[in-house]
Amino acid sequence: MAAADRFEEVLALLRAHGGRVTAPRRAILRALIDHADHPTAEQLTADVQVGHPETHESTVYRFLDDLERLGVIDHVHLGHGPAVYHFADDTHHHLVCKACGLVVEVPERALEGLRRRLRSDFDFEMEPRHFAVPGRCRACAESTKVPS
Amino acid sequence: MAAADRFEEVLALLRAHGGRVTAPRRAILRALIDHADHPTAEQLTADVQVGHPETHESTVYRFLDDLERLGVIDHVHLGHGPAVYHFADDTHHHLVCKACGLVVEVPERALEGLRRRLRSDFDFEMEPRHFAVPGRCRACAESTKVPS
DNA sequence: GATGCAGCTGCGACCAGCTCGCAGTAGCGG
DNA sequence: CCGCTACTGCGAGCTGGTCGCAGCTGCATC
Repeated sequence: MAAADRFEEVLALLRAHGGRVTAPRRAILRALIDHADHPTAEQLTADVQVGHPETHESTVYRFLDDLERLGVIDHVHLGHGPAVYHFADDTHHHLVCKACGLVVEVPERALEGLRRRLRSDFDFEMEPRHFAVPGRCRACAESTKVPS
Repeated sequence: MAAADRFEEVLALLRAHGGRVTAPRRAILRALIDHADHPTAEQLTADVQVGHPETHESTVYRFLDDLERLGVIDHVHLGHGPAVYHFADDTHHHLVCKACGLVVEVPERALEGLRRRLRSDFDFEMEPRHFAVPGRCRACAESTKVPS
């Protein structure tokens, strides 16, 4: 989706739900769209504050919550630090190396088999979002044999 | 493994690594073993304080860290709240319902296919521990159609 | 069974990552 | 261009966990 389209689309959705389009919200949404990778709330706040220094972190958190409730974005916990945010239709998954922090993106279909199994055997609808798989990348797995 | 065996075994391992066996540590380990389900640090502290009211939460956290470094236990984040602890050889996985909080335990082999795939296609060694899969149990999935 | 010295402990202060209540500001439907 | 109400900046507060310190104690040694 083109960035400009997404920008207008989200604002329209926001208005359709009785929300208001304000300067801070435009800036936060812009920052979200401009971020290629997975930004934290703190990074987004910093980005927004470049142009709008008075923007408060709580405003960012509140708007991110709103967007999440609207189904526009999701947050993911990649490890022990802050959550990262990404658009909800960005359905890939994340493998996070516990040793070096490397994040590998995995397309959704890699988990199709697991999804089917959990549904049929455990009556459980796995949600593709909000999901990070910890482990070790090859380099780290080889350098730290059976850590513990 | 019999509870008494595990108790002595862990204490022996602790001593073998230069650690000391103290009254608080015995009590915390006992609480861990006695807990059938997945206790949080707070629950363990409360349990220990029944018999040893002076035990401080930081003592519990520090000992849990030590046990984790020794490979005896692991902690898992089941959701947004506190972490839960369990013995490292307890290799099942957890499905957590985002709506009602239900935790379903899944044997390790259910994820074998995924593990192989991540290893072969992504050079990534998934770690069976520290792993919770969010989603919805059948009841909640039916009552909340396409939430977002 | 006394001694010494790590390693452990209670304690309180501190930290990160959020969340909330408040009073003032400002979209936007009319 | 009015007024209702959503949103905002601000600072305090909350949860879950960490840290530095000074004193205590397990336990190896004698």
